[in-house]
Amino acid sequence: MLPRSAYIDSPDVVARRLLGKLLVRSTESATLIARIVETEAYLGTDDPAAHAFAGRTARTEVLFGAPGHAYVYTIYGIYACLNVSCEPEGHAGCVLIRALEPIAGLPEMTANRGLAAGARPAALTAGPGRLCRALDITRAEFNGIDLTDASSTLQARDDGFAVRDRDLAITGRIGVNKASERPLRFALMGHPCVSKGKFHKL
DNA sequence: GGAGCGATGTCCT
DNA sequence: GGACATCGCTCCG
Repeated sequence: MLPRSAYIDSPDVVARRLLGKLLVRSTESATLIARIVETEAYLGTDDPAAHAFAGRTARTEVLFGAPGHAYVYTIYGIYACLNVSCEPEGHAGCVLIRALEPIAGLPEMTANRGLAAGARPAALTAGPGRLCRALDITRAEFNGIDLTDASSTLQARDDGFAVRDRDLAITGRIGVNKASERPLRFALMGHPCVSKGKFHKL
C-alpha cells in the first residue's frame, strides 16, 4: 500500500512517483490490477488549467482535502477521469492518471470496455476515459474515496517495480487549452500503453 | 494513418 | 449559455 506520505509532495513530484505503481480495483467477482504508466500534474489554485483554479467549490472540495484521495469527474458528459489528490490538506494539487498497463483481470477489463475478447491489452487502459471504463470507476461511486485505506475497493500499491531515471519521459500537457506548454506530463518512455507523442528524456 | 466531428453531464458565469 | 483534463466513428488519403 502506498502510504499517505507518498502524496503529500507537490503534484509534479507525486506524478513521477506514481509511475510504475499499481492500481488495484476490487469488484465482487474479480481483482483488477494495472500499472500506472502515464500521469499528468495539476498544480491547484495557481494553475489555470486545474479545476481548483476557480477556487474551492462543492465540486473541487476533494482536491482541497487530505492527500491520497480519488477525485473523479465527468468530462464531455460521457467519460470519467481519475485523479489523486496530493499536497497537504488545504492545498489543491492533484495528479491525473492518463494510462495504465493491464496486469490482472484482463477479461473483465475487456468486457467493461465493451470490446471483443482478445483485444490488444494496450487498447484497454490507454487514456483517462478508457481506464476508468476498464476498471469500472464512476464519479458517483469513487469520488472522494481514500486510496490508502485497506478496505477501499480502489487502492494504490507499490510492488517494488523499479523505474529508472532513463525510462522517464516528460512533455507538455495535452487536451488542455491553458498553460499546456508546462512540462507536467510524465510517462514511461517507449511503453506500448503510452500514447505516442513528443516525449523528451527527463 | 490522420483530421474532423458529434455525443452529452456537470459546473460556473 | 458555454466550456470542458475524451473517445470512437467517419471520411479521406
